[in-house]
Amino acid sequence: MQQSTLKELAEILGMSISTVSRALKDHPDISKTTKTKVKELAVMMEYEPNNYAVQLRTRQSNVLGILVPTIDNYFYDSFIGAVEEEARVHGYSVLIMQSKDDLIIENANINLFRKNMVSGIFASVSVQTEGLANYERMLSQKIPVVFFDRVVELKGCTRVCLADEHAAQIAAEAIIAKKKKKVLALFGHPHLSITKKRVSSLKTTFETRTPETALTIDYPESVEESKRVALIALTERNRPDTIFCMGDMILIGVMYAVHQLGLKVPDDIAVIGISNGFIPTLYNPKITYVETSGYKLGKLAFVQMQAALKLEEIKDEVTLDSILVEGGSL
Amino acid sequence: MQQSTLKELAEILGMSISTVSRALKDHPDISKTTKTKVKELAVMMEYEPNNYAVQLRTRQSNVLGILVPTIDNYFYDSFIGAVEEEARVHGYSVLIMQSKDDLIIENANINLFRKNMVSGIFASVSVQTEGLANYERMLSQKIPVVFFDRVVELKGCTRVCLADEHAAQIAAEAIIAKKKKKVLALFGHPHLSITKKRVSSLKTTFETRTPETALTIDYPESVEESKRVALIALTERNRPDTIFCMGDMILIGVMYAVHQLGLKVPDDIAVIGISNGFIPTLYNPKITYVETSGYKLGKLAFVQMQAALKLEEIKDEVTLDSILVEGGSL
DNA sequence: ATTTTAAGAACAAACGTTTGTAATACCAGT
DNA sequence: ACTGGTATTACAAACGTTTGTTCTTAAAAT
Repeated sequence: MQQSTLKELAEILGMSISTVSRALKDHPDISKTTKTKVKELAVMMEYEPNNYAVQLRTRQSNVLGILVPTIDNYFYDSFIGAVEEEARVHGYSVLIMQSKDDLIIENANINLFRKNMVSGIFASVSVQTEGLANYERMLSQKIPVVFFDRVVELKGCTRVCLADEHAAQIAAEAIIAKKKKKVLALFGHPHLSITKKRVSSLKTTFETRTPETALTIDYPESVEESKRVALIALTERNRPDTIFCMGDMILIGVMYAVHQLGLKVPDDIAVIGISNGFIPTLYNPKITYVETSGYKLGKLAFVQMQAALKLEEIKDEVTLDSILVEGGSL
Repeated sequence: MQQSTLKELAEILGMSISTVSRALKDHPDISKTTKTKVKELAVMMEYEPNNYAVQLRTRQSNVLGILVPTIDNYFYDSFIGAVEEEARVHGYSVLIMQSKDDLIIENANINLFRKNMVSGIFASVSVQTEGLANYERMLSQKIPVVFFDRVVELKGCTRVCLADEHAAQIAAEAIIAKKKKKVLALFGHPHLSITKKRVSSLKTTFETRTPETALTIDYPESVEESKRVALIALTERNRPDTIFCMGDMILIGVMYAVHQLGLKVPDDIAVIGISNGFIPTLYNPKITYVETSGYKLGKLAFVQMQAALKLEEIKDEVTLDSILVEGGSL
């Protein structure tokens, strides 16, 4: 399985194992000549430390865990991509797990993280998360947890999230700028903090700027539900002139409905979303959206993780600003 | 970090470590009464074996590696999802890596797999893969490799792939059935076996069934290139009446072009793809596609992996049939 | 009463590292 | 030549398991 070990190197060189070990890590106790000899042989024999032995000894693994609700989502993909990039550079590997929005699986996966002794985890919590016992357990074992996107308040860990209020506000302002007055706003799971923030921000913006706007809110929890809700709304006599979609899945559902009814965007119905930017471009015209970059969020989260790993003081919450990307749908 | 160890249990129970260890794994040498005592305490103290110690000792990890070109692709996502499901059930974890179609990263990741002593890996090779030295190295260390989708011939490992010829043939037949005569067929990287097979199958089907069909073939390697190629083709005086897209990325590029030119599908231009089924449904009308299920492929691949892990005789190649899913684009 | 057998449990080595401490060697200071 | 110091290197324990071997005990066979 493994090619060579410290012991083998030591035997060949006629030195002790500890000398070889220290030489390889440039320990000051070891003389220059020894170091070069050791290193040369190590390269020649393609020596690679046995991870498991190292981890058994040092009790830390250089593996970071990422827990996402699902992997088939461009936002999470790009988050993962960003973390992976950084991880590679800093000598970490990444263990990816999906919760599938199922509390059982989420907990099982957190335990897997524990068993694999990850050095830290990034988590976007499942919609069902209530008991945070598992996360607290990780913290008590000094494993830092960085929540991202769908965050949860737990002292001792950082929340990295999109500027949720800000994003919703931008969307509302864009809608106002187009003089739309009947808005259907579709959000995700209503008890997530990310949803609450966005809802309240959207509401507030309309109320303060254009109190006459008719705002209807719903919380479809899947593509199908989103389609159903949109179908109903769009076939009413007093149908909305704009639909706001909090995420890609909702947007997709809405567009299924729009296509099915043969409506023209934006003439018959205007659409605006919050998205990472991939899905909205597939439509014609492209959907106008408030950008929320999973990639940037990943980079940000990694910085926080590093701070936590180095036991530096950590921030409670970090947010990432959003911008409006104009398509032709509004 | 860890709550309890064998040693602790042994001390509390006044037994030796080996007895405790054996009791927990139902070794026949241990008496019933001892076993129950041990197991009860183990549950009480939430004993969990230290993975790293186990792996150091037994030299195997119960971790499976999956290497995909990229994670932000619905096909690979569903493949990963399927493998994960099976892995969970069978007590494995999954380590996911992306090659980003970069040979350097691919090799680095394979080495990470090695360092982490995965029990086996699933790999969809990077387009650049030429030197298979790294894979051979894994095999020589008795780590089974199952190639999937973008496979490569290497003796000693199984290839699990879509019925590539069959899929292309189905697409060709669908095009023929609609009496289309000027086909632009867009494929991916030309030197991949998956591409070669599909090209040749498509060609053959047309040649034998409708020799009069004008078939143009190109190999765009990205969304942008695909869009560019489509734009050029669609603005020619003698433009194609049908575009065949080998994958989602190509389809997306083509549709960008179609949208940009304001063409109507399927009246102005017919489109057919090969896809996992997500992207095609986003368009209006939905794109007709030949289904290639990443999910099913994942399940199939896992079965092969299990066989390899149990050192059963392995198959050289396993293929998965495809079906045509009618949208309104042809 | 003595030996054989088997069951049950303990001992101990090993996996490949890391790291605190002890040992060795060499040189300068007296 | 002897002590003290310093630069190297070796020794050894520990991390938590697994597993081959040995030990103990008691019942069965002679």
